[in-house]
Amino acid sequence: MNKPVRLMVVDDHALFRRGLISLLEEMPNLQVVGEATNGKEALGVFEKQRPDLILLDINMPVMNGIETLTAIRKLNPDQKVLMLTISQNDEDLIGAIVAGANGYLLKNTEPDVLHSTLVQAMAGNSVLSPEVTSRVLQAVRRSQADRNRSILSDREIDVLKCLARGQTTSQIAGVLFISENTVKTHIRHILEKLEVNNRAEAVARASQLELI
Amino acid sequence: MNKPVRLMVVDDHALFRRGLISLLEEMPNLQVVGEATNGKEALGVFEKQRPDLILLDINMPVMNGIETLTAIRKLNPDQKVLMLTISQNDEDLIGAIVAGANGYLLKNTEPDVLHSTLVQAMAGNSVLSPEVTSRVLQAVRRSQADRNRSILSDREIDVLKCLARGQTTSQIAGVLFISENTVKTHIRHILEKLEVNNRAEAVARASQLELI
DNA sequence: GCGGCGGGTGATTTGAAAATCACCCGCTTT
DNA sequence: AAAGCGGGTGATTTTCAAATCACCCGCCGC
Repeated sequence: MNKPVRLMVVDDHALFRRGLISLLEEMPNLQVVGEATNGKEALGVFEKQRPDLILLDINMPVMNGIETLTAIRKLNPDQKVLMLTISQNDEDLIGAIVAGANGYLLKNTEPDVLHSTLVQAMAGNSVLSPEVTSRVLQAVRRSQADRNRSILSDREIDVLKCLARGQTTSQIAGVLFISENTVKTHIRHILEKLEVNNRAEAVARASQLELI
Repeated sequence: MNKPVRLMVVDDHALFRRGLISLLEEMPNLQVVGEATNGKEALGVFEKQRPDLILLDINMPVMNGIETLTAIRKLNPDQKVLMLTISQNDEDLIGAIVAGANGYLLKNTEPDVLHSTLVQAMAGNSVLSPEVTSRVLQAVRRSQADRNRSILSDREIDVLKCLARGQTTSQIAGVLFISENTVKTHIRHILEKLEVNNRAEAVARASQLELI
């Protein structure tokens, strides 16, 4: 028979923390072995109890959850930590992920869902509340868009837009007030950077990358 | 009483597809209204049936899942599409996310979990298989690390590492074979880029960003 | 008062990417 | 045969960030 999962709960709101602990202790295979009201206190309790899994709020006085996570990571890089917060802002979310959180749960999580989520986390998976998953995917999209946008220079984008309108080298030169040879050089660089072989492919590729 | 969710399943493997459909039709509040073996065929079925939710494989002949998703997005930007695949490689995962997938599920998903996941998706949330969540978080970390790494030049990092060792401007100049004034200029730029006011803050910030 | 230190302003040089242009060739159409 | 077009090679200039350095000032300790 497996030993129960040893949990630690860190939250500055006493009613929430105590209520959560009460719920957790009613759940099968879970045992709350420690609690703390802020990050500083959490580090002490952590050193003493060495729990299997930590539920960690973000907005706390003295030392916030992300700073606490960073400190815990230094003490034990493999420690499982799930953020449990009301915050859905990107700075907190990305900050927690980058700091190495194994999960990010919102406080609107239903108790039975929390239980299965803890089981998932103990099984080695990262876990997110549904709304958080959506935000993370948005962040991935933005990041990729930024990266794509830096492939071509502004001038190259200008030329590409003209190509997309079906304009010839000569017409593009007229539109942009540069010589045909300059347009051709820009096109050459565009083909190189997008790793394509001709103008049509370049336009398709740029469209795919949402550059035009 | 709510109408059942109208699903469409796209997968080139007949046994998997038919088996999945059989499972789905036994689940409450779900109705499979269409199926296809590749992306091209899927577009035709999609136009005809206009399902509420599409389960879409990635590796398919004729037109892969990501290309199909992109085409479907053009037809209906709000269409809910979940990838259902065995692929865990980052290119497929990021490609699907960027193309606008509402979720990315692996074929090792248990049927009951699949059902609740479909309910989540219909409720407006993005959904990921547990293993995929971990990969996405890793991708976010890498992306952020890349972004951080580009803040400072190599030389500035050299100077910062010396600062972290507690070296003075004069000592750093000796170590790097440059003049004190050059060191000071690098430090000025470091303070500007990290948006801090002095060396100690710079070292703390850089450590936080994992630049040193 | 001087030396050592950090913080500040300003300047010059360097290197690489961006932006520019000339010229050549093959293919297609007129 | 000539014109128009796309694709190719090569060159020069411009721009900007990186890297370099000089000089000044205030504070602190000796």
